Amino acid sequence: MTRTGPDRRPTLADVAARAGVSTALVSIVLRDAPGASAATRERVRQVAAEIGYRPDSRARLLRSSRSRLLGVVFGVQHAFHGDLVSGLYAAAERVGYELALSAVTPGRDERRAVAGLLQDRCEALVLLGPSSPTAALADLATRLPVVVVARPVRSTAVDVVRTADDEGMHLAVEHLLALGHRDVVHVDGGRAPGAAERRRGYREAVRRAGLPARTVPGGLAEDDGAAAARALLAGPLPTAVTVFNDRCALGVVDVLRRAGGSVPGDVSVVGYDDSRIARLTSVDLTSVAQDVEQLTTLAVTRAVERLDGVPVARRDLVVPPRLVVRSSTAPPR
Amino acid sequence: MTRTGPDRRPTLADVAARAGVSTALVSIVLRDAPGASAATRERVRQVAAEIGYRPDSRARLLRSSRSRLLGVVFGVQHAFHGDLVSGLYAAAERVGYELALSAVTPGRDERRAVAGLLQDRCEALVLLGPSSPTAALADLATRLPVVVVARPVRSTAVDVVRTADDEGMHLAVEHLLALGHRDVVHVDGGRAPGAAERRRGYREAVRRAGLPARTVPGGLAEDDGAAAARALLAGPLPTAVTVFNDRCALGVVDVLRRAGGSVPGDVSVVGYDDSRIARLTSVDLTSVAQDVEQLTTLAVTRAVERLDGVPVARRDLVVPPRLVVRSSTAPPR
DNA sequence: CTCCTCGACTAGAACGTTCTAGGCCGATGT
DNA sequence: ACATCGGCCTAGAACGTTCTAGTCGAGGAG
Repeated sequence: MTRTGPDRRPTLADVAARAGVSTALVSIVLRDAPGASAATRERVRQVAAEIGYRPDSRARLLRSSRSRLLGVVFGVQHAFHGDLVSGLYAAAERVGYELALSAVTPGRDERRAVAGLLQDRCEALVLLGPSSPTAALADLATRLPVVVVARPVRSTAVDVVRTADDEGMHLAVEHLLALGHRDVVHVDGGRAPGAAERRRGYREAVRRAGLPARTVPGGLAEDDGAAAARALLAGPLPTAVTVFNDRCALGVVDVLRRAGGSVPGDVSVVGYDDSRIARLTSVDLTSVAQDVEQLTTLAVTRAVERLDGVPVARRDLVVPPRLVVRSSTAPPR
Repeated sequence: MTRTGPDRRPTLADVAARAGVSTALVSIVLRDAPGASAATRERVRQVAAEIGYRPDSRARLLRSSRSRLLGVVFGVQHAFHGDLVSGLYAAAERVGYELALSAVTPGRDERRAVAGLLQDRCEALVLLGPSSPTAALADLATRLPVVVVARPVRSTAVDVVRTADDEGMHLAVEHLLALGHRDVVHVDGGRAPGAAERRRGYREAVRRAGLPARTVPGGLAEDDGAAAARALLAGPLPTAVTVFNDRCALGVVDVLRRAGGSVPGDVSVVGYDDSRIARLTSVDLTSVAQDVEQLTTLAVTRAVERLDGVPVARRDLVVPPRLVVRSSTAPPR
């Protein structure tokens, strides 16, 4: 028995009945598939709009083997993930895919986030800065294509799209060296995704210049930076600092200034991510920008290539970063 | 013809065949529904685990009229929305619902975000600080239950869960008055959701004390606050400022300090939202905290009540805020 | 011994789509 | 005149679940 309440959501059958055609034909029209006359198309569209028909994506996906759905796992805390999600939406739309979002929160770990997406019949997964161990990622990749963004993975089981973080730090350090700095310290990101790569880049660039490398433990939030700055203030101050990311850098700048120091007068500071905060005129942080547009486009493209069975050579796609110079860096005095 | 590739996702039928029972029985067991013997339950579960069966939520939802899915629209930019999403996940889980997220980004407006969720067969919608006009919200509410969070809506068509923002500003202003301030200015949030309410609360509290109200245009990001601070610096400085939110307040503090002013020495500053940034020790912003736990619990509860047809009296649920005093406020000197 | 009841189980329809396999009809080629 | 074709359309079977309406057999009451 068909329920027939006035609140029932209209279906293909409703449109078909009202337009005097078969459901199959309605389906054809609404999918823009070939096989219907212009006149019929017009009429069916008219009727569909009239009764406010909306396709039921569940039913659609159930029937067609392809779901054209990409699962995305992101951290609700990270501002940068927000930028990536924006880019992913755009990139997915360009190739005719939809996105299913699943957030990692303090009370919902990565496993749960992934499990949710798997039930939703996503065809592939895009993980933003995942913290799962490599083995878990590899295992997941046996089920469906997995693209990891913004974290290097030492495994050929998954695809990776990331910024050349080492190169980013090279740019930062070289910029400081060119300004005349000889004492550059790195505030690192601890175990955060990408931290190791940035630390390495810093060390390479500094050693290449024949200078000693010095690292202070930091983290990804403002207070990590604040703590690092206090540690720096305890000893002889360097003339310049490179920091794991912008939020952490903000903490560094803040503590230095409150301690009476001037940025960039006494200490130059370089951040990472070129976030909105960095662009804020009153902080105006020199920062390494990641190419969000390119990262997200590559991530989606790669996922789709896998789904289409296109043979791909490199699993590790690396995007060059760009240094954005603002006023938190200056020659030492 | 049944596809039988080794990569095919196992279905109920596969489990059933392997366990030598019908699909209906497998369904019963896996749903923990009554109607199966203990022995059979054991065996079916065993087999399901063996072949790695995962229920296909699409098919499940298609069949059962209830989807137990709540749609959530959030702004990928707003840190506070992240906190709300975390709370919503927890609250939804407690009552046995799932969440479908849809983000509003610079390239994807609220209409699109909502449209996406409607296709996914969500039973109800939770909108975080929506910017759609009231009429559009009311229209949407004719299709399914809609709960608006963190924005007052002058319409009885939708349910609203929000913080008593006027009361929040009362707390802020009263705190400043108690410290001895007599010249308090408000940096507002322009057209942002909740801004009008906060502005009103500020005016009420100040006038109640017999003082003149003065408002400076602000916004929701750091640079809006920076601009507002520069405007303030152009005239005679107040001894205290209440600001629309923490990010904006940060911009205010930053510009004031860079202009040689002291916070709270010359100017006391109160923010709103008690975000992580406010808690950062080196900024240490006095701020009005919204009760995220309660907001999200109420939002989910209300949505579920609507779905269950429970008659509800008030459509407007208001949660009291809490003032968190830190070191950005002090007596005037 | 028959009738009932009850628990365990199953067949098959439904959910709203898409897809495959055709049917019908007028035009075209021979 | 007859096969053939191509454009438009439809019937009906999927897809993987849940739900309804049973069937079957064992055990208890009469």
